[in-house]
Amino acid sequence: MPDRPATLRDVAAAARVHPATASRALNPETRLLVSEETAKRVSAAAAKLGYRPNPVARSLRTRRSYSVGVLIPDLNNPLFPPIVRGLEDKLAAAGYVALIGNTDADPNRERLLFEQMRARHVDGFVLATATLHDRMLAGAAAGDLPLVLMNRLSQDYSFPSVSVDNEQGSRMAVTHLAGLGHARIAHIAGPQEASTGVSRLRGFRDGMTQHGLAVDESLVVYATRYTVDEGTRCCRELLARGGSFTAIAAANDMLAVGCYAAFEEVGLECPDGVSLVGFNDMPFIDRLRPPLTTVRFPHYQLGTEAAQLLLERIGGAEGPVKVLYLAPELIVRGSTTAPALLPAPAANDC
Amino acid sequence: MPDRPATLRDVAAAARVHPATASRALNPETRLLVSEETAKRVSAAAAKLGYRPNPVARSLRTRRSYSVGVLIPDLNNPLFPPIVRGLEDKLAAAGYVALIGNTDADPNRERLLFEQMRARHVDGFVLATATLHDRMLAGAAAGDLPLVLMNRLSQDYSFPSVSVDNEQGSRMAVTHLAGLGHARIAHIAGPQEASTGVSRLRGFRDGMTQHGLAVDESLVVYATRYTVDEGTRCCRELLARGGSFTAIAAANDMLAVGCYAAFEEVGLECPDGVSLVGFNDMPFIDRLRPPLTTVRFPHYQLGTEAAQLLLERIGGAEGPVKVLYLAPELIVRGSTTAPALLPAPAANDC
DNA sequence: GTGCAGCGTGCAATCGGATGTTCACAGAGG
DNA sequence: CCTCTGTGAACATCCGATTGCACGCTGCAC
Repeated sequence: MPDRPATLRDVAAAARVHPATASRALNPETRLLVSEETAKRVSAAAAKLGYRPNPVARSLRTRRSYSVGVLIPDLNNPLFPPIVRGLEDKLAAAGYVALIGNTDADPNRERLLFEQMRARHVDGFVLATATLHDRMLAGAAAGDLPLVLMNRLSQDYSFPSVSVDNEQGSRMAVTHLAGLGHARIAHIAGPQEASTGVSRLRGFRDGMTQHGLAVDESLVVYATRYTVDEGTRCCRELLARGGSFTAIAAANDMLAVGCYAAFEEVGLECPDGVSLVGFNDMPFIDRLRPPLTTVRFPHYQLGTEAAQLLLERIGGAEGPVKVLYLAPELIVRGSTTAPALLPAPAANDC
Repeated sequence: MPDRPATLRDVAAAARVHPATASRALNPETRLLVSEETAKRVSAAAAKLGYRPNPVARSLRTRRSYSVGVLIPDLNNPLFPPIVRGLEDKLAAAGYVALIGNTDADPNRERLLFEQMRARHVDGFVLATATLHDRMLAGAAAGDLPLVLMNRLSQDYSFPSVSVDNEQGSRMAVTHLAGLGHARIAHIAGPQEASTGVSRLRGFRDGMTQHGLAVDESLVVYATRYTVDEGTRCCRELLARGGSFTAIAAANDMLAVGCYAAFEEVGLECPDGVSLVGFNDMPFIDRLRPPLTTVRFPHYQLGTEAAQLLLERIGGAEGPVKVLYLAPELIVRGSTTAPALLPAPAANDC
């Protein structure tokens, strides 16, 4: 109680037992090994002294740090804070803390952070940064460190994962646009190293086919990153190509925000001149000009589910690897409407 | 190299020295105690074995965890991610990691997180959650744990701190509005337990006086939290009070966003019907409808400066407590314009 | 009355690295 | 030739909690 925080020995001394006994009495798992009476005495002493076990000493002995590494591309992307909160809240409830690392989509940085966290003896990892053919995952797969993928999946390795059903979400976006009467729909695809980019593109193609619409390859542009600037660049390119389109399905909301900027540059009105659909329903996207129609999934829950999977793995669960898909939901807002009655004739194509 | 990661003993054995010697050879501070030749041999052995010191064991002995606790109200508030990144980047450069805790503005949660992080033996704290008369800080001030305040200051205790010059920023907002010709300016004040709420209100009053404008107390409403919903509630109240005003200065951007919602409810146009100024220039606020005029400060830098102060403190810097103010900057966007030529006569007041 | 099981507890080793103290040895000076 | 000094490495201990093992005691059975 004075300056030095109480240690287990202090508690043991106060309860007139051996430190080992005190340890067992205070640990729920071993409390059975100690008589009811001594256990109470020890607990009382611990409470009186305000004893807090030293997690560092415990970690040293048990080889468990009760911390996990979380790698995300960038905390500044509004999609991630709610996911991270889900993770942290769930982990905290189990006594774990999360170490957050921002990779900025740089594989070297990712590797570095991974190693640093490993050096800190984290008990597991949650990665939101996986690429389809991830060299880093190759190493991780060999190790016995629990690892869970979130949002993005890997193709080459099988890890427990949580993500939204991207194909389905993308199809829903197309269906919505087709239902409004759009036929010439452009797609700004995400990075094709990421599963989200590939799946959403596949869903896009799939949806078009389902509705008997042709995919004009000149109306598909590929973003190299999920950023506003890339969205602007891709949208500019679409506009420059001159192929007439009445709607854009963007692979995520950041890209869609970039489209708004490109529209503004050329005085194109949304949704009157062009409809736009995003993906993610990230925070504040409903307050843009106009509010963005997009595909929603439960961000917070993505985090909690990922944490859950990781905790199971850390807890020693063997069994088959779980891969969880969350259902997407289309949120219709002001950025989509029926195309103008007379779409400009596609001069280039005939 | 095999399955077990190499320990200091392994390195020592490989270099044919005692573990203690190996320890000194690898530690830059004690390397002088060892002969050049052995030091090299040990380093070589360490490199060959891929030796990584176990930070847990080191922490146990040195009582340094190389981790710091960071308490923020809510990571979902877009203001914080850039600040946190600044913190993390700076801390990482010094070998530290940040443990992030979200208090949700709940003093009990704050205290709990504080205690849990202390139990984990963090080397210091950065708090963005201080209240003016903070009971928790009282305890912390007594302890010898380095602690830095960020964004919000405390009145009763003197801690190293970094914040924006809130009064100045608030005055700048008023000056801008006054310059446009606004005379009846409302203020949505922030929580008065937080220094930001108080300082911005003071800056508001001050600015009004400077421009020879009277502060109508019926045009000042107090938000209990910095949330969109509170902004909407306060704005509704302003509108309901019937006092005519042509502009609102909100104590932060979240409150301002809430105002937009309230305007929409009653069909009030911004900026034509009413001008609006926020505070913080949080990410994406420039893409709202209309883009918000607001007071900017360098978020990322706030984080790095806070980290810097903390690192100095952890490093043992004594000296006087540093209190840093970052300069605010007014960012004029579409939410402010000159008032309508004939403001509605203030029927209620005459 | 001896034997054995079982429960509760104490003992000591351990996790991996840091550090105060001791010790061996080489070189210098008397 | 012997002592003294200083350097560099070894030894031992410590940080605080966990845990395999051993020991003592009680109680029941043979």
